[in-house]
Amino acid sequence: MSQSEFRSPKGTHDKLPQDHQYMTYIKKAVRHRARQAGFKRIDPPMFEERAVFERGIGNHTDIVEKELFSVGRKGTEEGSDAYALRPEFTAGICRAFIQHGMQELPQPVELYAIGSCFRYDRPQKGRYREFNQFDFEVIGLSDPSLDAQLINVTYQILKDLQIIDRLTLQINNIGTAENRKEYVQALKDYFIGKERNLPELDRARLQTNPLRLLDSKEEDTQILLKRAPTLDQFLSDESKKYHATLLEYLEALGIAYIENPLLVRGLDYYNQTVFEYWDQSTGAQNAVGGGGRYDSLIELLGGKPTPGVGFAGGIERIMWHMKEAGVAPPDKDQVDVFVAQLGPEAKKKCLVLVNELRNLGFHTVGALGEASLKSQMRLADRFQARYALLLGQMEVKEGTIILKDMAAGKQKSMKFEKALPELIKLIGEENLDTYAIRDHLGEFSDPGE
RNA sequence: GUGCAUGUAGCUCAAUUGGUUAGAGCACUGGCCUGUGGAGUCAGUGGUUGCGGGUUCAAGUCCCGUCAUGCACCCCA
Repeated sequence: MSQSEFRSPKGTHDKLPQDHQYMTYIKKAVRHRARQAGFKRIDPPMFEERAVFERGIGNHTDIVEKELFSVGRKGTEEGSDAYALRPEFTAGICRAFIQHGMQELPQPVELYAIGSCFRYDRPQKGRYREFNQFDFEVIGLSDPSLDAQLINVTYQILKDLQIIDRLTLQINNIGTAENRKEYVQALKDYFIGKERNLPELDRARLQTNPLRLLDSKEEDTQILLKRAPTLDQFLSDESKKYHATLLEYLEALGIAYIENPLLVRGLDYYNQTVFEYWDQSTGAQNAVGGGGRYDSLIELLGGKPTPGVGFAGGIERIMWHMKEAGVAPPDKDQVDVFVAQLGPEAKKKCLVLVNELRNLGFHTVGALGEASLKSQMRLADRFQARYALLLGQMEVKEGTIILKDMAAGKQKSMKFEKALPELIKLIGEENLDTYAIRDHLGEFSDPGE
């Protein structure tokens, strides 16, 4: 282990170059599918007034009670815990929806976000204090077809990333807040006199978070639950119909799902549809993403009653699955040309050459130090450069340059001016990396990512 | 917040159960090869054994504390 004085704080990670290959690949898939479906990007601030989360997520959830990172400034009016780092996107996006009068836009409003979220928590596998999410929200209308479309977008993304086979889509309908209130009461009534048979942990849970009993890992609890009332007994006909219609739509879209009557969500604002993508082998602990409908949230935050449905995916968890599945994102940092030089004249000429190469869109690395040609070539090898250009005193004198194909190990000498056109031919114009600038043919190229 | 496990070189790991100066592979730098990478070979750089205390003639090894990391619980993406 490194003995440096400082290290990244608990639960945070440096996103190293090799991680960014995955990150950019995932973000690209998200953006691509989002644009196809008409979603617009929004970036709410990384911190909000505490109350946005407290009211939105629910005061007595763990996320708000103990996982919120406070920010602020001691001694000022706001105080040191006036704000909190966002633990998720939904509450902030809904706040923005209200603040910017988005109910005036054509409904539903489709928004997506990508970025870090923060929860003060003991880190473990797939759970970090700073983590990245992508998030979709469809606000303004309530209809099973919108739920189905949202699920479809997320489904396509996970398919693009080649990990959908490792996951199962779990889906349930948890009715309205009133339905759940009645149900929770019934559940509590059922357990009266049975507390003694409940494990200690679940006895506490019965008081604080009764719905969580449903997915308890305790065997004794699960046995007791077999005769307990179930949530769907308390759903209105309307909810049942909504759910049935959604399932029909999913089938029409060819999306495989598993109905899971025990699926509940931790956040208070959900109603009706809830869904999660679970790891096929390990189950809920490693949920890659989840979402659901939140028809009362906007009103809770002070807006006009406006329904919504959303999804959040955990990028680190997706990354983990991709690595497990052996999905390798393309390396966009590939070095096309390595420029080696010997002697002061050559060095000067190479400095200009490197600049030209880069402007043309070649990924170019130049060894402009004083190192021997040998060590320069070793560098070219380490960079896995496809081609190397060699310019020494002799070449400068003759007006030539050596072009070497690194993989083939073959090289040829040519007129200095011939080198660029030759390289363009070898790499292929379409592979040159230019960004919305006039390229050498005077045409606009696609910025890509 | 609770429990269990683990901390030795940049990385992966050794060190005969407490015994000389803590080793190896990979990586890095250089030589063999005066202007040409990958393979081979030889050499070199790199350590307060996480930190602090204790037991002992003697601690990388045992004990206590602390910090960090990993995993599980709680909870969640």
